[in-house]
Amino acid sequence: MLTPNKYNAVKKRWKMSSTLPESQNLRHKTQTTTSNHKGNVFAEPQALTTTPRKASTQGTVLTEIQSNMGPLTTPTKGKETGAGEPWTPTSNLKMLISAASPEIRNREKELCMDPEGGDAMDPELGEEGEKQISRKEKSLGLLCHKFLARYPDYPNPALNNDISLDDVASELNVERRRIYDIMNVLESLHIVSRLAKNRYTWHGRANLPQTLAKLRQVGEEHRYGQQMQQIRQRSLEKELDSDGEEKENGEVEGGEQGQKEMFFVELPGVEFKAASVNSRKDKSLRVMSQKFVMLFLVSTPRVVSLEVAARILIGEDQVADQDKSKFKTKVRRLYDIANVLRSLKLIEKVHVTEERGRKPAFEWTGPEDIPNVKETTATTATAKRTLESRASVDNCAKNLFSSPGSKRSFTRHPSLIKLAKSIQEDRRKINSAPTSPVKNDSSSIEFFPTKMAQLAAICKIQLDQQSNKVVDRTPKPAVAVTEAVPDHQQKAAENPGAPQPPVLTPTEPRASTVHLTPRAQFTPQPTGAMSFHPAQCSPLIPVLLPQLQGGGPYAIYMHHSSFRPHPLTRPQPTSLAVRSMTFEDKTGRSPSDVTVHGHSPATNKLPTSSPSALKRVCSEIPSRESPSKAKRIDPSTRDTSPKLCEILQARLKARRGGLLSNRPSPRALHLDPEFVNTPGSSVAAAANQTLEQNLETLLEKEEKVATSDSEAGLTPVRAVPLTPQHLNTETLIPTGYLIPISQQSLFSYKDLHSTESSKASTPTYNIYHTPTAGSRPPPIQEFTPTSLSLHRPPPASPFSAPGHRFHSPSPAILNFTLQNLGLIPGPGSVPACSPGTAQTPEHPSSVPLPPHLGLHQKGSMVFVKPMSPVPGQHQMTGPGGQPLTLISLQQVTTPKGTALTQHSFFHTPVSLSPLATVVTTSHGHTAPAGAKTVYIPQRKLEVTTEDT
DNA sequence: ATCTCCCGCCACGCT
DNA sequence: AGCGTGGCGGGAGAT
Repeated sequence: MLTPNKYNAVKKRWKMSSTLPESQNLRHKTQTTTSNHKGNVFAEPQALTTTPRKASTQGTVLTEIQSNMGPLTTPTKGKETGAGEPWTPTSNLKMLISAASPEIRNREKELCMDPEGGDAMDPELGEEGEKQISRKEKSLGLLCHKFLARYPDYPNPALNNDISLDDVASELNVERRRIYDIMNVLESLHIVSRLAKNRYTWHGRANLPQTLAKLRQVGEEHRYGQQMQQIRQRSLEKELDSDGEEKENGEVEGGEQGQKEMFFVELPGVEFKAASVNSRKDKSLRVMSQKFVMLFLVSTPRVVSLEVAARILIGEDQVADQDKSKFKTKVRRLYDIANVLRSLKLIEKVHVTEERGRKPAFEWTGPEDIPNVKETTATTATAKRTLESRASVDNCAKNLFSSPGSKRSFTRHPSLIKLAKSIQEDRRKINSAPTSPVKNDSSSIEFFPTKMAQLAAICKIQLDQQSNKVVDRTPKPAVAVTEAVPDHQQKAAENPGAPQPPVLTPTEPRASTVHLTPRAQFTPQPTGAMSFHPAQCSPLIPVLLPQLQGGGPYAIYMHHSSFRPHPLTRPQPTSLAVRSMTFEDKTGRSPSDVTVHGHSPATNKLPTSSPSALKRVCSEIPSRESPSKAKRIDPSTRDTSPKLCEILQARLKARRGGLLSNRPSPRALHLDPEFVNTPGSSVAAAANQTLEQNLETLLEKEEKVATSDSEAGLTPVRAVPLTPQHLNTETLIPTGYLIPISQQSLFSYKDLHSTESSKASTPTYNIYHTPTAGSRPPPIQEFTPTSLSLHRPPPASPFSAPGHRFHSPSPAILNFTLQNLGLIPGPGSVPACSPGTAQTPEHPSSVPLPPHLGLHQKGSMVFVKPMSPVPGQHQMTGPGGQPLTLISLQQVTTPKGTALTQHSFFHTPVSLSPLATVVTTSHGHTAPAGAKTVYIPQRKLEVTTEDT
């Protein structure tokens, strides 16, 4: 029994202490409660530096933990721990063990330290059986607590936030395997990101708001809410009737269900790393975790039962109820995830009592006021899929609308394919790379394999040629879109956003608006906001975002994650980028929920109290103000946080050596066919032809410009239009990546879309080139934060002033501008390129921001979203333009005060505790919400918090 | 009996 | 061959 393990010594050690059954028990028992005393012995090098570990001072930690834990449910043993007691019997055991080796000793000490602090919850356990305790002590949740205790919620970027798996494992005395579980979940929330083998970077909760917003958006896109209801309904029916009808399944139309599986939502700052997900695809824990969180964010009563979650995650719809084994496995995993989430205080265990009986469920206790995606940052959430994972693709295709034809024939330019492959390779390398050098800011810039560069260059050329053609085409798609519209509406229902279709009539042209909100600066001013209508820009619009931390701007690809046949969704050109954005308003509403979130309609409404709300407001405002034109912002003007500038400069210097190598990331190259489908696209569809035409014109112009730019030295990025036909199906490309791109790069994109064809299906693929191979180091200049503010056309143009068109139609331009702008966020108008200038005084950033703010600020992000028909109203609807909104947030440095901020952050979120009760009540309501498709007769659910 | 979920085997992909 | 990862499910503790 013991362990034949392969594992390394560590494990063994571990096992020694923990695993061995018998011995363990004893030990554990002793430990059980405790172990804490010493605590601090080991400080991680990393963690230590930055933050005072919580662990070290248990007090803080404990408090936090307790608070956390308490609610959480997990019964941790905690009291004792709380006590932080020094030695427990277990400790003795450990001692003995440790005696054997010093290392062990150390580990033990460490273990003791942290863990306990938090837990302390259950007196009972602790006392009782050690064994029990032991088991509990070993729980993932506790382990996660310990882990979390070591790092500040809001790490100081300046410090080293690297996490070494080995170190952690040894310090916490756990097997690596367990650490992986935790890291995967944390990574899914972007609390950490993988740098390289054995190395992760700690981001803390800084990205959380963005991540949650993104997840919510994606969840809405996938209509998880509906799915949940369906499942519930179904189950009820079955129970009651015995018949489960499955019709519901079908309802979803899109068959979205299946699709979801593989994507992983990334955040701007974190993307790569995340991307690193290597081999295992994104199948698992990471994705599962995200989906799980999405369910909470989307469901009205923020309660999700394990059963429902498991079903959705399995995608069972397709197959009615799959094996039980599968279900069981899923449930196991969910528990693993839930334990980590509990440690994060994001969820709490509760029980839902239905007619049948009581079922385990979890309630969301995280922040309630999740900023809209847009605002938050646009994180472009991107779901990325690995190209490889065809399976996912297949699923998508299946699920996707029936999009008939196109199954996956994904036509891509050969060169693109190559690129994709190469990219993948790169990723792998990155991932696997034993030591990934890159880290923090600088990391954003990656070295790009020369190969990639070459390919890229080739592709560009080819694409460019094509692109020209494409441009012309663009209009068509738009048309198609319009046509589609009607249908969309129906489908729209499906979409989360859809519900409000009436509001936005697809027919209306929406103005796309770009909002830039420089978080850092806070300037409420609209300065940041920019809107432009990209007419039919290629579906994919790469957006460049400057990030502070990341240093580089990111290009965001929207993945259309789902293929949901959204009525709306059409393959519009712009759609891609947009997609994520689209929902924002919609997002608010969960499918069923009309009731749920106020947002949807109200979304725009200002969030009252929550800081997030403020953010939103700010972002919104700007957007409104600067309508379309803003986009044209001077390239020169950019604001970036000073830091960014600096970073950039540094990078530039560094890079200048090799242009090619510089390529921000291989990923930039990715093309996702999927994007096409994105719901956003549907929105895009709405855009009027006229606009399109205009846009086209603009685009052409822009292209020229772009070229010039490129000539200038910048490599323009282009979007290559793919053949439309295939679009639908192909989901090959991992969507949703954010790619850091050198700012300089421009995009010229083109659309090819044929388009007219089917609405949703219309497949236009756009491919973007990443900035060609040699992305250059962006000139620092651009970044200067300050400059932008002025430039922005404060345009008064209200969002959608119908009349206005965007001057800068072409996506390329947008990108370009975005880059600049995004960076720009700073109110300061100084365009100064010089980095130095960049650091504008303006940024209040220095000022301690409220924690939440800090979060937002973090990265400047740009979202491009097509407005969903509904919500978008205010925002955009330009006459013809598609509604796009870009939001850029700058990152300011994350607020340093980690500790404080932390608290605030979580606290801010509405106190959920009461939620449970609320939930129950609300619960009933929610059900109905799903109006359209499903109504689920819901039974009331009672939620009981479990606490022990 | 059911809920939880720890443990670690073992596969996968990279070095 | 070895290593880092992490999917997966047996089986046992907790309820």
